[in-house]
Amino acid sequence: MKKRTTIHDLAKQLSLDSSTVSRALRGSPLVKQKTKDIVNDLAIKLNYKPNRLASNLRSNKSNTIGVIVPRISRHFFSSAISGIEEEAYKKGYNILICQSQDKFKYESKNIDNLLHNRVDGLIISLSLETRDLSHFSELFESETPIVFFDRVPMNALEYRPIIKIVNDDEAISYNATTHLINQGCERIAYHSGPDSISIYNARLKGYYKALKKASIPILKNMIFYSNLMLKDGVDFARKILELKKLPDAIYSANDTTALSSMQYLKSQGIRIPQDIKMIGFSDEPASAMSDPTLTTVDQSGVEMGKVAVKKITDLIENREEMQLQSNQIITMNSTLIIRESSR
Amino acid sequence: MKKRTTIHDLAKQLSLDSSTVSRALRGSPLVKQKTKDIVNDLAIKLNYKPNRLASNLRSNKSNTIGVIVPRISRHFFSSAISGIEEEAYKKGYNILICQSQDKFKYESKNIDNLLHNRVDGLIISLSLETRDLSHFSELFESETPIVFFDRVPMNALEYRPIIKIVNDDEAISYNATTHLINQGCERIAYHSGPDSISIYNARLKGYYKALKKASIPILKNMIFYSNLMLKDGVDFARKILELKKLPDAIYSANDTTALSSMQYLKSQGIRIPQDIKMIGFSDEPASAMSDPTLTTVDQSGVEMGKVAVKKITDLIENREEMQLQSNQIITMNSTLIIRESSR
DNA sequence: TATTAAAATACAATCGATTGTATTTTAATA
DNA sequence: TATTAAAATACAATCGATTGTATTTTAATA
Repeated sequence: MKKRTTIHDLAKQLSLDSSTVSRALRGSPLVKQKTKDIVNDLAIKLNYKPNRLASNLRSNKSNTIGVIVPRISRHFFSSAISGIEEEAYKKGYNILICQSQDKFKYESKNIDNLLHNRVDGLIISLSLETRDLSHFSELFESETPIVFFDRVPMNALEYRPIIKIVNDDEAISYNATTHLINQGCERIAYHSGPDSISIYNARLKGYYKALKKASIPILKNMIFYSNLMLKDGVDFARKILELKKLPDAIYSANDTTALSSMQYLKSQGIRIPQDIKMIGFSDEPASAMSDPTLTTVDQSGVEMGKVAVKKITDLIENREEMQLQSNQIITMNSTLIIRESSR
Repeated sequence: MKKRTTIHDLAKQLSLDSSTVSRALRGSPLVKQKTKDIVNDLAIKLNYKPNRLASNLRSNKSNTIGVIVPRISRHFFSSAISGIEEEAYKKGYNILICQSQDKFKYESKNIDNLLHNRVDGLIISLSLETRDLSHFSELFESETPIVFFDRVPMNALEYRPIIKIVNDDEAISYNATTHLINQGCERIAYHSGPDSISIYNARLKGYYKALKKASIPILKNMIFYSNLMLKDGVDFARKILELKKLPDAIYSANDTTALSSMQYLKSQGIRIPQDIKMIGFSDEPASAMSDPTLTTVDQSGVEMGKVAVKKITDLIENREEMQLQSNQIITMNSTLIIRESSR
């Protein structure tokens, strides 16, 4: 590896001290303009690039934001990461991305690893298995700012201020269900994720509320729980077909299962939306490509990612003032995208 | 921020020198077992975590691999990143992920940024706009190992050894086309990406070869070029419908356009696969959900990502020997997934 | 021209770990 | 017990940048 130009090389060539060069490069008012000019000129000439490792060590700032998501390749998360990357790049931060694979164990390890790397802040969406925050204790102690998004802790954390960025899950879920009711549906089956997870809990609540508002009785045998994987959609559809009386609509808490349910139902001769109307959640690319195209909720992961970075950098850069604030919950607006499957 | 335990804290408490503590923690044979034990015990007790910034600075290794992809949220790339993350985590490396947004300008900036951060190696898939490697010159000079994957430079780089990981694009493209021919197709339209990009170039070649092999004349008006965005699929389908004689098959160089073409064709009353058979490329999740389901090529981005990390860490850790080797091209096997759209 | 304040620069310590080498301790041998 | 080699530990420098403070230079004023 070729030796890179350092601040000392510049200093020597210009018969200056490295401290003056350092200040000159960062535009400090303590340095004369003329000196700044000659330093900058030489820096460009010798292609000087500050060594981040060194400056980070000295300033005790890693200039890095840790990001933990369940799975990078899931569309919502890769969109969020995309937004995070864009915004972090703009603000001059690097991001360190880890995936928990929806396992509590990996999530713990990831947190540990990010602590090791002295990240300035953490943006995280919790794993399916996460029910408490015991594995955050060290992170809390180190006072690293944390922003939770999408899958956030269900309870407020009294002992330290925290930022949560969530979707308006309950409200949009209410809208989605109401949309089905407006289409004349009365028997609306619901496929939920684990209700220990904030988002699924909220979506379920919205569903309940809409039924209640419309005075439609809530039938417990129309509500199913799973981890919302592809095959769960098929299982769910099978169970639906075993019901004495078929539902006239199915609402699933994600698109993956909505689509796999749809596919199975179609294979069994059920017509969508004529026999059963369907709604999913998240607006996966596949949902615009299915036949019929799937009504769903656009969550805008990109935007959520950007907001998460804005918040975490606020926390990092104005630590004092921000820390004084109490828990903060930011709610993003999502949109119901009405497509063929519910018309 | 609470002060973290350092190697000096341990040293002081044990009346040892920091150098001995450092060696003890890393299991150096220069330190007595008993000393190692008491050091490790205290390290656990005080929850010591080595400061990576400091050790990286000293050892002049960032322990970080830079990753540049066109877009994080594209399924193939998020899968690749997922594989990269998994393997890098196993090997104790961090990854710094950037997206070029398929722009040459951003790709340059990303390279610059990663250089700043002194990454130990770079894994990259080139942007659509990248036609030469002029923006790599500094990286080459710094002798940072590089692994290209998927979209790789078209020409061998004589002046330095480089690893490329590619799909068997040409071969699988040949197979895909032959599959259509075997299904009785003779007029196979092809929707290509820019042929300045390695993968599209190779896929086109495979298509040509298969036609030649079957003595089917190559009709230039059946071949279209675009950037393969969603709307390009619609444009392509429109042009297809304007042809005096319709093709009996369409082969698209990615799934996104294959699916949007399919959707448009269906909306115009064309039956798939009865009137026109279709094949895409990449096995996006949507392709298993469309109606008909789309025949496509499974590229296994996850596996490619893992291999990329294995290769880059080989380069980083055995720099000398590896540098002696000449250019290396690793070809991954992909699979043709035959679904309804081509039967 | 001498004095003084302000501006510019240099000095020195530091961030936390690592590493070559010097020194001390321990164990082995005469 | 004295000598010597080996083992264990301490010392000191270093990675490259940053920052508080001391020193020098420059400019302003008497």
